[in-house]
Amino acid sequence: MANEKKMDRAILGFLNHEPMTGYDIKKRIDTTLHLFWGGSYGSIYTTLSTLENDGYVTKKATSDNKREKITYYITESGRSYLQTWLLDMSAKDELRYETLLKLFFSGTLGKDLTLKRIEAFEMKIKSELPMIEFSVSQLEQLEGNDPDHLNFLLTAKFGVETYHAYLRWCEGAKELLNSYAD
Amino acid sequence: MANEKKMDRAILGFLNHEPMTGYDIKKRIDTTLHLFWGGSYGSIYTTLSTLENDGYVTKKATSDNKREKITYYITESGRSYLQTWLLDMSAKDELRYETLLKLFFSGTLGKDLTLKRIEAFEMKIKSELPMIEFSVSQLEQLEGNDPDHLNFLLTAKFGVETYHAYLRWCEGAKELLNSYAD
DNA sequence: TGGCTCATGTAATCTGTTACATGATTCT
DNA sequence: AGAATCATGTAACAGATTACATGAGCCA
Repeated sequence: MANEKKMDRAILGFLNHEPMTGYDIKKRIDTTLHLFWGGSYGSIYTTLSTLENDGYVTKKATSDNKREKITYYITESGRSYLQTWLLDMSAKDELRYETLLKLFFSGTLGKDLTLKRIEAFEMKIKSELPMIEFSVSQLEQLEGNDPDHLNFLLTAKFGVETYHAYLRWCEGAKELLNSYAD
Repeated sequence: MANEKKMDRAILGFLNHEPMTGYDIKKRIDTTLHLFWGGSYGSIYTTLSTLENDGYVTKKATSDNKREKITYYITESGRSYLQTWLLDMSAKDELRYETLLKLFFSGTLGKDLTLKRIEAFEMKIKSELPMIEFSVSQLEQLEGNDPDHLNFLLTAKFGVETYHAYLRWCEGAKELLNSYAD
């Protein structure tokens, strides 16, 4: 019970790799985890404070040239906390697809609306797919010096595989809808 | 701003179809939406109270034989609130895959652990897939009297498509891992 | 000079979970 | 008789978002 939040682990996961500022962490989450994770500044900065109080990170004010920054470093205690979580095989995957929820309840509103929604979803997926495919190709070119690259690649491939599945579903869904006479 | 929660819409979506009790709604969510939505009793009963205060639902104590029940009915106002949401094409899909998050950060812990995690995920998916495939086949047999059936079928097919993608990814991931020498 | 991004943080509030509490009925 | 399920609800708290607040540096 109690500690079910995982923002702290996500942050420690990044800090385990290299020291970062809160701002960096936010950007990194948005670029590398956005397919399956999210986090706002509000949660990141407050979580960093908590982690510091718990002794899992330490901070240093680093004035990079002229700009003031606060860089966070993981401690040994933080590493072992992270590792305990990583060694635990259980995982709770939570999905909240508002798209699917609306689709589920839209039957009585007609096929046109359903079609429109599927097309909107399809467009969003198609617009995001190239970026994910690009990061896969980038990661494939890096030869595995860094033991993390392989795992980054695996998660990126997960994105590609699921996005392709979404598009196949869109195709099938449109066909099915069109096969019904109005 | 403010009203971003969607539990209320999910509930109204069901009540739009037929009057139900809170307990019924919980079960219905667990069986029909569990692939892309969730909700606890705590959220359902409190949301029902809020919906009643807002005039979107009314309740009646119906003593079904001997058991006391409270059945909720959607109002006209509730229908129009639901419809406004359904007609809005925007949708926020939020995913929190703890599996992927752990995978992403586990690179330094070795391939064995990564393999174990993928296998655990694969087993979970394989155990759930038959149920989804069964509901697709059930829905395909119902000829479209009810205009909702088609949309139920589409969401169920979404589940099948994504689950198959997960399994393909598992296969590819295992191969990739094994292709690397320890 | 004005707008954008960098950078950090807080307060209010929302949304939902978990655990608890209660008690009846049905099944075995 | 005992266990499981039906059925409703509340209180405490967890976890995160949004909006606000502030200010500096960079680019055009």
